[in-house]
Amino acid sequence: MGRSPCCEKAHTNKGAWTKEEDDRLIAYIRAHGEGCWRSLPKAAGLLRCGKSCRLRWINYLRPDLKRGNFTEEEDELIIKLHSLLGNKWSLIAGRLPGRTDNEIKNYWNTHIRRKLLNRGIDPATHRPLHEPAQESAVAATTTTTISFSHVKEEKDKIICTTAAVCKEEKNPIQERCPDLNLELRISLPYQSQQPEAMKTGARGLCFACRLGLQNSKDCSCNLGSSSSGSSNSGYDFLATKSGVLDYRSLEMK
DNA sequence: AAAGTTGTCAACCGCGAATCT
DNA sequence: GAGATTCGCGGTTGACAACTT
Repeated sequence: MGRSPCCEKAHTNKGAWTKEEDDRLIAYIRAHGEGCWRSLPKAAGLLRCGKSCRLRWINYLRPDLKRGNFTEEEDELIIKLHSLLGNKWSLIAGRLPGRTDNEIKNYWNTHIRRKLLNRGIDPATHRPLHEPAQESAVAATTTTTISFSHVKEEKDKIICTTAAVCKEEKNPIQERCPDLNLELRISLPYQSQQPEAMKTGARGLCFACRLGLQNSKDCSCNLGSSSSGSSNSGYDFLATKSGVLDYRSLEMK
């Protein structure tokens, strides 16, 4: 059977995009919108494969992209998100408006990895370097870290360990990121009937709130303390306090 | 100034998931 | 339900720039 190639390689350009190609792609997407990447190149008069067009648009041409250096705040957020999600760059990018998965992945590999190493932290595990392996192994088996890179294997674990999750006394991620509330509860799927705070929608919230940092010093709106309805510190990171862990909703596309 | 080394990042590749027929 | 097609993701590569010797 085999997989058909994504495009006819003999008649496609490769390598860096020219200004003209960019202009063609932008003009086409402005006129027709995104989607159907396979047929787009032909329709737009581009000698590129659909994947290449998609990548170019998403990573460089999209009008909502934020160019320029990452801020210290973004750095720390990426580190925290990576400790939670692993190399799920698209999910991480979903929490950083204007940033792309490719950009964050590159930035991680070139800057943040080194930064963590300098701090004596293993960028892969987010644990101190030279920590005894045994300790790490024990921690890995006794905690409830949900690694989305192994979603298939973890699905059962999530279900089987629900009770244990709630009784968990110490969450290692929380120890490493004490300002993150990682309380995990499994509940019925998302229902349209949401608490008042949810009804207000994320659009009205400040950037910090949209990241689940309602009570942080960076919060510029006053919803954090009054709307959570929860007595503890107010984070609803990953919407965990609303009782739902729907990681797919992290994608903001 | 030239050569070698290192860092950066845009782009490609292959795979799995989702969707279509 | 099976196979084909398309999309999206993460890992990797390679060209170029910046820096060092």
